Amino acid sequence: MNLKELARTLDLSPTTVSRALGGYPEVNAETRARVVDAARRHNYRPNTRAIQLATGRSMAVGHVIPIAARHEIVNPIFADFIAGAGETYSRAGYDMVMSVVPDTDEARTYRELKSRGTVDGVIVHGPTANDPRIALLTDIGIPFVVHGRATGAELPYRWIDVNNRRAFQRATEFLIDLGHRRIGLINGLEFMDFAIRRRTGFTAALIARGLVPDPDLMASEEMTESSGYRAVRAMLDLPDPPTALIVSSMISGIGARRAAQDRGLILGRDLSVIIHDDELSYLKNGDTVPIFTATRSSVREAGRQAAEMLLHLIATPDSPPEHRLLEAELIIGQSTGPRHP
Amino acid sequence: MNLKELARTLDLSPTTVSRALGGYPEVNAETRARVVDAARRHNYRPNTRAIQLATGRSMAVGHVIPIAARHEIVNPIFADFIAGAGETYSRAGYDMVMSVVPDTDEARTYRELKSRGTVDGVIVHGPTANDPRIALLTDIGIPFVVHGRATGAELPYRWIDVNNRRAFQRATEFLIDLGHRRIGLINGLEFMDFAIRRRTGFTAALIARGLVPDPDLMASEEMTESSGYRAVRAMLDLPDPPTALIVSSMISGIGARRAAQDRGLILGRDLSVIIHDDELSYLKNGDTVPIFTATRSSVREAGRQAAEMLLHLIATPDSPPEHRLLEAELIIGQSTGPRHP
DNA sequence: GTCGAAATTCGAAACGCTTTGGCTTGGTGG
DNA sequence: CCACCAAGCCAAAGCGTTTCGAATTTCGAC
Repeated sequence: MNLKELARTLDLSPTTVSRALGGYPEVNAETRARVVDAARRHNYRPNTRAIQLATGRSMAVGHVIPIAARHEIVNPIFADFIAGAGETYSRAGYDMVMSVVPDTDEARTYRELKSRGTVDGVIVHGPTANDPRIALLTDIGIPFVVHGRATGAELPYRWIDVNNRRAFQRATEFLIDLGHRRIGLINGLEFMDFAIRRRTGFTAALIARGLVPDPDLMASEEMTESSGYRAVRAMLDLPDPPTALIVSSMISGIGARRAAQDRGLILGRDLSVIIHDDELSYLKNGDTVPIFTATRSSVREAGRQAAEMLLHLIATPDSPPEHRLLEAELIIGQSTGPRHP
Repeated sequence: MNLKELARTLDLSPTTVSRALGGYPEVNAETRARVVDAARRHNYRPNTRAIQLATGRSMAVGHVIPIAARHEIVNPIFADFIAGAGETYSRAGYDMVMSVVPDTDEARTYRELKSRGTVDGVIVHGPTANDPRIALLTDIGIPFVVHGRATGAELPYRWIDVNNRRAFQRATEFLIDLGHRRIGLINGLEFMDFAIRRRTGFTAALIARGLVPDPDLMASEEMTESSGYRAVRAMLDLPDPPTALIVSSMISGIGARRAAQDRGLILGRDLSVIIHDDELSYLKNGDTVPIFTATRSSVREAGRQAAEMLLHLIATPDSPPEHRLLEAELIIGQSTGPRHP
């Protein structure tokens, strides 16, 4: 059932039917009622492609997922972010189109997205320091919102981010207040912007309290269970091992726990651990009482908000660049405690 | 730059240009070379929407992600499956469109996908027993491939699945061979088809070896860390606790490990654990030596193959229903060992 | 040379919608 | 009674492709 057919059954012109459905004023109230009713009865849905062709807008948003050629890792926060963003899109009648591409092809993908008119805007995932995509997308002219920030970016851009620096600074202070002096950082890969900020917060807190950051106590790796395990094991093997750790993700935290266990250490007593908790739906940090003490911020909520920002940007393209900085909570779980004598 | 413009600069008709680019035979080789060259130089990409309108095919595939109203869980295997499928789509020039919808709205979503012409086919995720979507999609007439199977479905349909029954049967036999007699099953929710099959394999193995399945040793819950933890704790508290466990996912397995640790049990010595490992990129079961003994099958590969099957189905709609059953490997890690005396 | 088939190329319709500009109709004010 | 206006409706022109059917050119054969 298409517009023309529907119009014919109503004995109206396609024009009028289109207007009635589109909510335009110049159509008789009674006529509109008839049209709306018929549309519902016949289960009429305008063909998206046709609308897109006619209006030039595609009513779709793109998410480009770069797959690094070297380490083929899909970002674990991805599913939840998408779930959040998807809710917003559905409500607004937008489609979400996903492109999984080798990171070497990313530029070409964005260009195609634009020249083929596939999407009206994109969300940029996992920004690095000086992320080239910001200049690229600005150049191409696709509206975009970044999930995270890109230290060093010259151009203005829209972003939503967690205050990673502050979160890690607070976490570090919290451990210092508990008496810890040897604190390790198990960070993500430090070309990622969020990891840079976390380290900054971490060292800032140490220095502010008169402690000296020790390179041996700072690891920077992929956030997997195994690398968390390895990094922590290595630190525990040091002559002067840490008594507390800040770990960049729930998953590495689990690896850290395994390493501690291997050494017969009990979390919260022999070794304090704070993780960052993205509130992933399938990897909750405990349900009633948190397993780990954590800096917490919902990535799903970030997805929701990022999508809102993008839709708003698409609707009013020359609104001033908007930023949102979400604060993480520090929640106290069972994995931290005062320094063991 | 669109077709018409390109045609004008070449002093050809849009028809000829279209044909030249489309690889149709009835165009002079030299002309074609000119056209192709110009297209590349001007960076011409045909507008997807227009193609779709003209041809009726949308060159897009849909993935509908139901968000259960009750437990808002995004399937953790989702990201990796998508990554696999996405690779296939990219290569074939297909877009992937994702809809995140409350599971109560799923039917409406599929209907819209069809009536608006958004996609040429869909992948069905997470089938349950007697999954209503199979009848629905058959009725609507959208080509689809199911990731998993739906016990009890009347109609023929395409699917790709892991041999869950066999995998769990083998895992159980393996434990029995190690001398275990009290074996627990920490399963996923048993309205999910895969969970049903796993349980079947589990009990079949017990019975075949003359053991009696004990309801107290069979848990069925969401596959989260916390529920794995709770379930295992409960089992360990039994008067006659299990000496071995089969756990439906890496994540619940981690919860199981925590429960064991709480009781001072060492995996592989005091308690044997086998998990099912989907080879999630961000949650690898160890890198060199596996952490857990596991039944292993790559969900990413499943994604790749599911996408292939769907594209094939779209291309030749009345090919006979195809099925693929992937066998899981049993890999031996450090979490299993002979029954402790 | 001429003819006809084969090789190329083109015009125009179609896909399903939006939107511009115009056409009716009925009512209002002078 | 007429000019004018607003309200309501419609015809037709796009949007950027594909594709059918026809037109043109080329070329070998007669």
